Amino acid sequence: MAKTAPPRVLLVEDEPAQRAVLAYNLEAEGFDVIQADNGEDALLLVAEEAPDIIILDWMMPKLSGIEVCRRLKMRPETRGIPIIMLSARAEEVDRIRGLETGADDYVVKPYSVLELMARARAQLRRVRPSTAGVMLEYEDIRLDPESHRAYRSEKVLKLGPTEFKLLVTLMERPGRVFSREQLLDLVWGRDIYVDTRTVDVHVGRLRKSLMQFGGTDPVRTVRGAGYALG
Amino acid sequence: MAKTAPPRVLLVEDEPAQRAVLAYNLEAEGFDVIQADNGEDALLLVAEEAPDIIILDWMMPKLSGIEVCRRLKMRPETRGIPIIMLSARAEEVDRIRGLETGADDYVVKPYSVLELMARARAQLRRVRPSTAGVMLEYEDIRLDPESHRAYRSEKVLKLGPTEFKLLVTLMERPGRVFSREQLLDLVWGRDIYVDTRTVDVHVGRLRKSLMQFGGTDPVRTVRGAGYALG
DNA sequence: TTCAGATGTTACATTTTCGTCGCAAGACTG
DNA sequence: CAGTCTTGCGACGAAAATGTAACATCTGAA
Repeated sequence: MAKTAPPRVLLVEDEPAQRAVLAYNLEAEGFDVIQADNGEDALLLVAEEAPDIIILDWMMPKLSGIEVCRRLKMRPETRGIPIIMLSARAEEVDRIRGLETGADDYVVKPYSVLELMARARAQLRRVRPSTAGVMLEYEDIRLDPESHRAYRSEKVLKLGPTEFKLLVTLMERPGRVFSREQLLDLVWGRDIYVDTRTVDVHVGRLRKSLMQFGGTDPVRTVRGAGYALG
Repeated sequence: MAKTAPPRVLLVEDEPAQRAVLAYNLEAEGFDVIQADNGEDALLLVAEEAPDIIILDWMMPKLSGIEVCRRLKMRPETRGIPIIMLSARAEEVDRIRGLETGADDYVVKPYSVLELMARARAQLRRVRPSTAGVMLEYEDIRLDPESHRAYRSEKVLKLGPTEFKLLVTLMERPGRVFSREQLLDLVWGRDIYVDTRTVDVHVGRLRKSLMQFGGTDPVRTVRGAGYALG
């Protein structure tokens, strides 16, 4: 399996502070970030840098995000690049949709950065499924998303579907602390309503499953914050 | 595992998304993929890269697939390379055929990816018989896609057509989990509408067929995800 | 140490998912 | 045309997974 270059994201946002925050987080996620603060530059950079995905603010000087999106979706050579639109209010999403700009996803401000990351990854997976085929590893735990199998010290772990997804999420960023809300978002899905305590129970189940052959507990509880691996 | 170098396929398709999907699948199949998004580049790449097989979209900017095909089949040094043409509609196939482009095979969009892979392998076998006799193997199951026969421990298995395709799909990537939707896509074909539960039934039938002489069940059910071999 | 809030654990009712059977419609064969 | 094989799907029991409440335990601050 070939080692793929880090995915390149073009971040188009005119507000410097917001752009900085996003850029920081995207880089932390392992993206190569290219930045632009207006639509014109964005179009140029798409041609020059061939990004894998574009995050595009709606309101911008010179060329609005809508216009940029429409132009990109018109040209065959750029049509395939996923575009996520950022918009200030929920009503605008409907309006943008109505304009048939062809954006692949919409995120409403104020958005959860984590959610935006998740959606970016989702879009990327859609176009570049080559992200699959990697083996997630943390200490003596190995996890193969493709074969849906998890091992600890060469032994196959028996995990329920939710435990598996939970472990995938945690292993994608070992050390990072996920709040219960974030985990509900990432593991259960954005819209479903379940009690946050449910996370505790499943973390418990995951712990038990991870230690079914002995070994130490790799899941760290961060009081008042959430859970993390290691 | 073959000791020969991986076969090189030149994929010529102007639509980036489709090209990405195909490239991914071809790579997963063990091909070395060279990509082009227009006819001119394609001709250059044929000279530079000497691919073993070419998959060529019909409609393309600059130089159409038909034209590329015709030129390649004119030159003696490239005539031997098998060409599979992709065309948007069934009627076009007749038309292309009428143009005597000399393509070796035609696949109509929307095609099943599995079907395209199978045809690519078939063409390849025709030219590079060293690859012939590719026998898919997993544990004591052997499967010859060409003679359409499957064995388990030297005994010939009796399989229905759908069971056979299902087994081919699973055996091409042992261990990988296929969702019901993916299997419908790969085995039944892209556009057909059948219930996903139908997959369950056929997996059941395949299981029974695989164990008609005894032995263990090689098909693994992954709850909430799909099925895999081993 | 004491205590309140946060977290771990268990049990259980409910929901979801799966395996299999049977049947009717369609495809194919001779 | 008759007969066989294949297929899709509804149905139903079994098994797994899930969410939640209740209770036990732990942590950190005063």
